[in-house]
Amino acid sequence: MNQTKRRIFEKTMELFAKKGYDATSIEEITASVGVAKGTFYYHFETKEKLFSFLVKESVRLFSNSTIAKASKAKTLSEKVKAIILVQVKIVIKYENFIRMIASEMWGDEPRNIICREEARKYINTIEKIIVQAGEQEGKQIENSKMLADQIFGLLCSSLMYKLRDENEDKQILKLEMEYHVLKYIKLD
Amino acid sequence: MNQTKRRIFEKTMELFAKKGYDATSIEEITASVGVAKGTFYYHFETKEKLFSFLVKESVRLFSNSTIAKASKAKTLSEKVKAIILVQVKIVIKYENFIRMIASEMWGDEPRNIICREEARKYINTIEKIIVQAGEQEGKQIENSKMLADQIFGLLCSSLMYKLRDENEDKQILKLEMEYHVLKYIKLD
Amino acid sequence: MNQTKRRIFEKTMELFAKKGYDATSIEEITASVGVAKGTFYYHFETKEKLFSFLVKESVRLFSNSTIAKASKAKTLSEKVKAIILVQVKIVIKYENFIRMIASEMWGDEPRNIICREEARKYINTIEKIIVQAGEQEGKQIENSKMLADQIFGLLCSSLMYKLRDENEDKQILKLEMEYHVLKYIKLD
Amino acid sequence: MNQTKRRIFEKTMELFAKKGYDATSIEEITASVGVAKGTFYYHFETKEKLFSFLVKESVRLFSNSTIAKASKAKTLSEKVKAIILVQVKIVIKYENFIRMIASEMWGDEPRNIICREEARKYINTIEKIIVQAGEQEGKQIENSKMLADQIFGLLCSSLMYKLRDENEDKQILKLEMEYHVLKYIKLD
DNA sequence: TATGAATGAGTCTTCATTCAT
DNA sequence: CATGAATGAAGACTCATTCAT
Repeated sequence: MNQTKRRIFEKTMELFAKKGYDATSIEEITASVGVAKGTFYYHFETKEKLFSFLVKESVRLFSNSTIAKASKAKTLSEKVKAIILVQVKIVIKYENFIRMIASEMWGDEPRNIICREEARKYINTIEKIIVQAGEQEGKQIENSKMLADQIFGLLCSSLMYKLRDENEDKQILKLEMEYHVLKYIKLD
Repeated sequence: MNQTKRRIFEKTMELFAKKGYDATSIEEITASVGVAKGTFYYHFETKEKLFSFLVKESVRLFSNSTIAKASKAKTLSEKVKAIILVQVKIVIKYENFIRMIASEMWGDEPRNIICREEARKYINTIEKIIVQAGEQEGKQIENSKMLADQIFGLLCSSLMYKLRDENEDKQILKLEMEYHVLKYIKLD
Repeated sequence: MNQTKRRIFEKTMELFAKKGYDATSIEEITASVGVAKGTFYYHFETKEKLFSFLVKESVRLFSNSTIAKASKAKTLSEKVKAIILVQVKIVIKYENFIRMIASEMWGDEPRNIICREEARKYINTIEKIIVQAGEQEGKQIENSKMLADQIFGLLCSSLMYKLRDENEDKQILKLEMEYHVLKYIKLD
Repeated sequence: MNQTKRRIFEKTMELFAKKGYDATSIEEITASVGVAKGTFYYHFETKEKLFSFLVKESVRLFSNSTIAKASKAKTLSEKVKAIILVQVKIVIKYENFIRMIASEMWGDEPRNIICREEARKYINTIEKIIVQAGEQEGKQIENSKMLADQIFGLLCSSLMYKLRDENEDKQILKLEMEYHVLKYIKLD
């Protein structure tokens, strides 16, 4: 990826996260990068394809982080805690982008379908980690699906929490979130 | 509200829920109701105002249901359970509409701001119920904010859960959700 | 003309004068009269026809005033002065309506053509008065056309004058206008 | 300004002048230039902004002509005559455009306000020339405001004059106008 | 590799007018 | 007499996309 392409890529990511897919025009992207409109189409096929690519890349990144952290933890219980902490960190770091995925996850456009698929795949990844960890301990996790979905719910409630206290210190926010997560979400 | 207005109103609600705000054009609404485009504007001021009205009315409905159910429960613990069950029912019944609110909650358009405000007001309502119930039992709920936010997270995870098993029997879904809710979300 | 029709008629005149033809909608007219939209069309054929009728009626009124005042004056010189004073008074009293005619005098719509015709007829009337008065004194007015047109120009400059000093006392304005008219516009 | 932009610009000016602002649609402009509708918006922000730009540019042009001609004349009296002659020439050359400004000078839309402001500024410019010329001759012009407004009135009456005799030879018209101007508008 | 002029389908909205009651 | 629901043509404007250079 050359210099220009990379800059368009990053600015697009930033703008999609800040303003959403529809509200971000190619015009605005190229203008704020400082290139001509045609340059966008020289490097990328369509707006929608770039969006999908962006989402896939990001989810792959999130997946990798989650897998890496979980693999370092030893017990089932610690793996779940580790997974939760990664989610909290992702929300803190990629807040706007996560919001945008949440927005674009519904509807019939190709990009909506891709968002749903990627979210599913991501949750399935988490589920698999938990199931495998359980098996290693000789436990069979009955409701692993629900547990994984609930981690997604946690992500949403964190977004909501941040929405209320937008000006609060991020560090405190993080600690509080960890606290409430570990308190309310428990394994058997 | 006359016959035509009601039909436009309901079709709009349906399409907004199914396809989202942006993807639903006035053209499509009126065409599928079988009236002329101008008829929409005879009955409603703008697309955006109708959207906001729709959201406010629905949230008011949800609020009333929640308050009603909670007031019938006696102990703090039962109130929380009741609230949770209402959320589950709302998600089952108004799934698409809730999704749409979740989608439109981000961004800077007037309708986005209204969605945020209504969501906040709704969560605050839930928080108040819990705090007051606690006071009546002489308990002071420390983290009522988090609890309320988490109920919102529950809503999101339910949406996600449904997303996965779209074809499953609703009744089973409901029971399972109740089960996992009552299992994982606990009071002190 | 019954009560309702008369009220629509007058409100239309008022709104046309205040906001112009295009900026005044049937909706606004009927709403501010307090009747249903259909009532307008029960009493009047179209917006454009009512406009034309309004213009014709008003110009007839202005014509009559001018003729009446001029007929009371005896000499040619006094007739001209009288005519000028009537114009000044008309501008003061029907300022907005005159402005609207001036606005609608150009273009190809039927109403534009009628405005031009009426303005022409009005100026011709003034010209005739002057010519006849001249004949009675045995004078032949060479440039009566120009003189008449210039009285129209006076009207415009009065509008312009008022535009600048919109807040000034009307009485002073009137005196000043008379002063400058009698000073600069002179007969042979 | 490239070829296409220039052609749109000129066609717009022509159509605005001939048919007025409201009666000229973007559709008509682009169709008669032979480009797509979007091309208009590629080159110009909005219909209203182009209108305002057109008016400002034109008035600037008129102002410059007036100032240039007046500066060449030496005495107060000759400056006034020169100014009048410039107005006559402007009316002959830009007749339709002047009419359009006169039409759009009333009302509350942004473009109406700009028309008023530009007209005011223009008349003020004329006033200043006269006052300064007076001072150089040691005369204090009492009613310079009126004189300036009256030059505007002259412009209107010229328009009216042309309206009547649309088919007459322009040269004759010009001479007649000069004649009546110099005869009726006099300095102390 | 990059440009930017040009496109045209699509969107919301307005409004004079009609007509059944 | 009066209503008001319904119409549909028309208008301004947006924007992803194409393409010749």
